Amino acid sequence: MQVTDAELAVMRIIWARPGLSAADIHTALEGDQDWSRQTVKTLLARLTEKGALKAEAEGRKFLYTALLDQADYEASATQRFVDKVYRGRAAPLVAHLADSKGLTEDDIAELESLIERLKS
Amino acid sequence: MQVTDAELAVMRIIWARPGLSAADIHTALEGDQDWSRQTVKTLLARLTEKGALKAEAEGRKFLYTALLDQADYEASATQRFVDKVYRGRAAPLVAHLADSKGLTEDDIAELESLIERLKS
DNA sequence: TCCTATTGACTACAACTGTAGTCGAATATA
DNA sequence: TATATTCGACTACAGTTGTAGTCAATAGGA
Repeated sequence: MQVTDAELAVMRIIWARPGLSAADIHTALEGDQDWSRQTVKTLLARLTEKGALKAEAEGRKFLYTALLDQADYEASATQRFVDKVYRGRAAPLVAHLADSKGLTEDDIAELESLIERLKS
Repeated sequence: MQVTDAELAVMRIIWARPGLSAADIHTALEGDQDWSRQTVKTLLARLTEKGALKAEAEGRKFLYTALLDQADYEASATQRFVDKVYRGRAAPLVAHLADSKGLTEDDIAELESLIERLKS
């Protein structure tokens, strides 16, 4: 499933804390994304319509929960990205990450153990 | 610099072989992207306008060369992607790649030596 | 009970994208 | 030379995306 950048920001809030109302989500996004309430509502409607979210009525409002699994989404988004930019080759991607200093000490340690696992 | 998906397909042709004409690029894209000649021309015009390409007249046509550096583009696109999907954390990205079997033996070996370099 | 704030539903709208079509000029071909 | 082809310039147009506004119903407070 495809999710736009703005929609993704909303999904991340809901992945982190399922069952929030539109108002809660609007509040949770503040600072990061200073959208009007209406903008958040539009994004929620679009996500619900495309089946990424489920809206359950609670009194006069809705509580939102993800139907799209976070790990599944990340995996497929990553695959699409790697295919698009690197023709499917993952190594140059990691090389770029390394160059850009986007990796912390912890990341490097984590990668190292990941590599160990992969070798077996 | 931002480049759309369709534009990126064109850039990749030009990165691989600088100095092609619009017709050459159209031909090079065949099979992969079956666009009309006009579509390719539009993409070239948009890329030229945004400064990703340079068009040099040769007779009645133009030969296109990249101004946007491939490595620079890949690095920034990757950074944007990681920020957007993983909040800047690279390790989970690589974990996903690993799970999806997107990594070949060679990739893993390459990553290993990359990690070695990073540790120093 | 009357006003106010909040909610969801519906509508808006410009910029960006994908995907071309048209047209006049130049060139190649018959 | 008459015609078909090709080129670049300009135009088109629907779908997507970001970003909201309006409106009617409702709930909560004075």
